[in-house]
Amino acid sequence: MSRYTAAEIESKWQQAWTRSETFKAVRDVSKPKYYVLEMFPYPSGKLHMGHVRNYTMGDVIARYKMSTGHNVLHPMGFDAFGMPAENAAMAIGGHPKEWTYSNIDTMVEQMKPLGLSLDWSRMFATCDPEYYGQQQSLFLDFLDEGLVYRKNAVVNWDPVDMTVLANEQVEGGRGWRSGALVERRELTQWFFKISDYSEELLDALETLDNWPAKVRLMQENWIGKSRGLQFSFERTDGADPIEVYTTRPDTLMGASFVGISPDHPIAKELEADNSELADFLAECRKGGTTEEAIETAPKLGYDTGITVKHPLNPDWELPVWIANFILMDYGTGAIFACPAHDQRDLDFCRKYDLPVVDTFLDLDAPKPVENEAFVPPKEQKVKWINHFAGLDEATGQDAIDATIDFAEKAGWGQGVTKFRLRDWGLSRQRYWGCPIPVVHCDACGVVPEKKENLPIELPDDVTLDVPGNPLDRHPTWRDCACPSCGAPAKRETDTMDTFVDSSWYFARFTAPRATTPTVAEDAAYWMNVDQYIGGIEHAILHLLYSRFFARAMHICGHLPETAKEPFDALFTQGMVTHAIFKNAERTDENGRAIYHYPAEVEERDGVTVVKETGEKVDVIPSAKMSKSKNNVVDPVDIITSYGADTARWFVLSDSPPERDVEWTASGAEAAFKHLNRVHRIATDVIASDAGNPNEDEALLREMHKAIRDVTLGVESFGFNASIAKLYAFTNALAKSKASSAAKRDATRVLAQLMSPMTPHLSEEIWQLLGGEGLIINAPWPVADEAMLVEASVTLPIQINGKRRAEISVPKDMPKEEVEKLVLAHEAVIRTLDGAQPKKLIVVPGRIVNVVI
RNA sequence: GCGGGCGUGAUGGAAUGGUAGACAUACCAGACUUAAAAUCUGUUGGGCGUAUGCCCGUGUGGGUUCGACUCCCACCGCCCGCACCA
Repeated sequence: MSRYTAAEIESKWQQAWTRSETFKAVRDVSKPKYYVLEMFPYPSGKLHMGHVRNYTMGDVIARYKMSTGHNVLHPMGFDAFGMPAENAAMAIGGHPKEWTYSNIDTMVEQMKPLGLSLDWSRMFATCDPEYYGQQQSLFLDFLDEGLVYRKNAVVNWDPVDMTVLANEQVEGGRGWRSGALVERRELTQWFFKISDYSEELLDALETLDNWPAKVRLMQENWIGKSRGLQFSFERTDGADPIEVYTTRPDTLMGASFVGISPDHPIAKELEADNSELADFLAECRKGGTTEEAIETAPKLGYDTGITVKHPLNPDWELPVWIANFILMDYGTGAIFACPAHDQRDLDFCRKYDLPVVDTFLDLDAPKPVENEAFVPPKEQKVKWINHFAGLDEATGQDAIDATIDFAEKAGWGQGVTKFRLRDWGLSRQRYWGCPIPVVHCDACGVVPEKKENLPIELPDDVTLDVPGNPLDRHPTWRDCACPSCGAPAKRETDTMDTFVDSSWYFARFTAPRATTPTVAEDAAYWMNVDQYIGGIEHAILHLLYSRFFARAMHICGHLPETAKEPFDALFTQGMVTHAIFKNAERTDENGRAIYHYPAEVEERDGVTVVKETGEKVDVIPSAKMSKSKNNVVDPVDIITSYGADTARWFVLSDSPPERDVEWTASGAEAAFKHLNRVHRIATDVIASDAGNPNEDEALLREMHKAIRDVTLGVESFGFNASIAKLYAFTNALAKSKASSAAKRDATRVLAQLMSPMTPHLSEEIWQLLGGEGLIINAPWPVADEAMLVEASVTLPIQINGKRRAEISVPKDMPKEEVEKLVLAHEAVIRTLDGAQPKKLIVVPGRIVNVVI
């Protein structure tokens, strides 16, 4: 009897697949195509368990689809531009390019032993000039179509390092290297006109039936369609009126003040000759640019001294305040505040002693607002106070509609639909990204580069030892001829947001070596991505940008109309986590917690301790794997000790795919034991003689149930359920007394059902048991409906909703007869004690409930 | 702050509104073994009871229903995103 030697088996079958080019995707109109894609990785240099889980899921789908007669495209690439490469160059020297490509080599070497069904011939990295050159070409096409433009936008500015900071580089409002307080600063930058597509991107969400509802909801909220009232407050000093936008015009009678953003033109105008105000605005401009930083900053206000007239009552004057929580990007950058029905406004008014006026009260508990704003759902009916349009009891929504209507008729306001979605700023003041292919010419202004000059390649001779963009300080790279007039000119040194790179890579995979961004026949054949798999952290930005890009590429003729929604189905998988072992008895010399590696601790009498010292350890379960917490499990180690099939089996087995899975040594061990067991069963089947000649119908039934349930699990991302079923089937097979021929057939089916998860072991068993060709090319088993039908069912009998007994009845026994049987049941008679049941509920084939 | 999600035995988790705890881990017991490992078999939500059995139990509190892990409301805790991280 041979033992299960994963390393041998896995390399043998990987070679077999490579030899026969099993996973090479070739256009073939005679077969239905299937495009499965996992979000491509950033080349950090180390494959982690999250990658293994992500790619294994995709691989299960890809292999299953191959077995069901599909022509599968399953590619892999690298999202290779970005800050970590620059950070590494700064920290350890070297060049981002070398760092990145060497990491890619390492990761490919780590990925290959997983036995993924990838078409490696299509691989590319976004930092390949062949890729980003095509991206520059797309940018120029977008420019032609008016999909890109320039405007001013705010960035994080480090006043000490004199450089732009990413949000990630701002820690607690300070620059991560200099420690200086971060300021907000305006720069001229490039923008994609994604906001023009707000309505379309919103409406099309409804067509994405195979996307998680939560992702669609998050995108819907992000796009943020709202209907509100736009109108102006006349200034008492006769200057230009202040235009505001509000989604709650119904609360106009509760207005307390008019608020404008610190970036509002009026604020900037007043700043010029008011040093106190200038100081206040400088204070407001401190801190990061994230919405979170702005929303959670302490509320600050400044009374401008300007007053405005209430539109419904010219005698009612409202003060104009500058408030730091008002965003210039949304609406008109000016609001009116209604503190009674908005907590933020209320806090502000209490702080600055501004009036609070109720406009409506709770029907059930009418009491004036004190320190908690009354903010009922818009659908809730409320009691109105002195409403100008005569409302008494009405919902907020009715009042909003009535107010808009009223304002439009009276002519002082207009109902307006607005979106929260802002245009996508793509300029980055960094080296390791795709250069924006434009030239700045003194005579011609901003001029697009000629397509024949693409790719505009990044220079290799740069240094990153000082802050700032090395392209700016390069001695010659900026110098070029103006594409328009030919005079000496300067290249743009900003590069593109890495989100641009990942917004069309899925389309590039359909023709990765083409000299145009895409090729019509390939795009038409392979698009759309039938199944896209990735982390929930990409629910909004990456997916929304990709949806926009697909539309923009369609406009420029690079994608067919049908690819405007590029991802037919989306699945968001959970993380792989691992316990953290934190020393409970001491910290390091700097007072920081000490984290122990899993190998350093053990359990003694139910307490986890450090092996060497016996110190107690706090176990924090299920935490994100992190280098600093010493809880990272390296897939390479697992593959070395157990094999890829074990790693694959485990990451699929213990949790539903959308949820986090905790990596445990015992779980990995269990997976390994199971694969050993299956291998043993297969070798035993061959070794045994004819054995018991009896057929085992129970085993056959179990097999057909397994076929049905495993298939269902694979098709619906219930991989954990598929695996549970495979355990059950394996148990049945191990216990079966069937003939060896019958067991051989069942074992072959077991190998097939396991093959998407454990492809190497399955190929091996298939070969051992005399299967023809490769298991990957064998058709997927089909369940025999006749074997799935049970003749009788067990009906639980509930009394008042609690299970008390059960009866076994023929599957299609009429209700009346079931009722008779139930009433005659000993437990029911005992409980009824002569009384009549109030009600008898029989759900055929399901349950019986006796209500007494 | 805003938006989204999650919460079930010792542990990971299963359960179209219909027997809560499938499957696995861990633990315990047994078989095999000189012994251990491996393997195989069995037990295991908590409590009461000799027992037929009874009571409690899906984060907390309410509600809808013949029946709620599942639907509704409120609360608590944890996680993800917030536009320059990828």
